[in-house]
Amino acid sequence: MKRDSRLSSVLHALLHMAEHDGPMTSETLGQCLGTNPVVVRRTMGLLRDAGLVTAERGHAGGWRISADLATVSLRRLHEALGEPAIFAIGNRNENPECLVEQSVNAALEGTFAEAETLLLKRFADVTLADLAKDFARRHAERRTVKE
Amino acid sequence: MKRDSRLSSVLHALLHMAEHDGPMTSETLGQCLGTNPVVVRRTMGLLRDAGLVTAERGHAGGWRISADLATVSLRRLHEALGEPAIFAIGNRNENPECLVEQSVNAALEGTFAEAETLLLKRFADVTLADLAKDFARRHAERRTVKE
DNA sequence: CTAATTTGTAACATATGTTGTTACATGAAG
DNA sequence: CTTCATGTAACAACATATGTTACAAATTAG
Repeated sequence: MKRDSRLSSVLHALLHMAEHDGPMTSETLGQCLGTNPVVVRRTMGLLRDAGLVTAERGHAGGWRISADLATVSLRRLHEALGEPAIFAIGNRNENPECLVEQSVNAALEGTFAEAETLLLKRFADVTLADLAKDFARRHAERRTVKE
Repeated sequence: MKRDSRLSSVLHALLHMAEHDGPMTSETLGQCLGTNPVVVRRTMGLLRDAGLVTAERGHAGGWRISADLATVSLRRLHEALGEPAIFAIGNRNENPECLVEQSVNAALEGTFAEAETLLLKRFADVTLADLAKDFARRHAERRTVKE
């Protein structure tokens, strides 16, 4: 199963936008991410619908962050992307008549639900501001090593 | 992304085998699971390689559990299946040069690693014996309701 | 010994989902 | 009115899980 990398993508894009003055075009972001501008528009469009970014057309247009970095958590981005499935493992049959299969499903569902709850809780705790800070640290470290 | 349902499948199959005297054929298990006998052989073959079941060919042959139910945890089954990917969400690029992307990856990896650790810990705590017990409870309950 | 049964496995087909690409419409700025 | 940019539909490419067909190998019944 191919993994959904859109959360990773939008985080990468948003941080570049945060470091950049003025709007960034889908073309430029596509180069940052190593993908096609249309893919950028498709994905960023979901963030636009969620009110996290704005898009301007025409000359000097592009994408701009329209929310405070400290208020945009991974959780909120995950929601903006339509809450895609988190797990690559699931039940064979969601509504089985077989009692054996019901026991199996109950055990797996309970376990996965617990892990999902933890994950979403952690997602809620991490914001773009946190990532920007982490990036600044890495940036400073690399300069130190270079000099 | 289509979800891997093999863990669910083998649990279902193993519990039926546990409730059943003598070996069960791939044909019969396929009917229980609603799938093809070849799919059963392919998946059960992994459990055979892990020493959890044995297969006998020819007349009156089939699959038999060769381990104590209390020692077979979901974790062990997950391993027998080759430890397939747990998450349907991942990084776009696993080894980026871009420092921004490194920050993004680090944040996501840390979070997913924590959830994975919890999940595997829970997997280790649940055995086939537990599921068989849960099934027996559901079975008794249903009979009570019927009467 | 032969036929029937059952696993073992390769090869191919189907289904689903993610990502990439092409094409063109729409809107804004110079 | 030309250029630049987003918006979006339609289709292509690719990956992966599951399903199917075909046949070899082993075991047991008769």
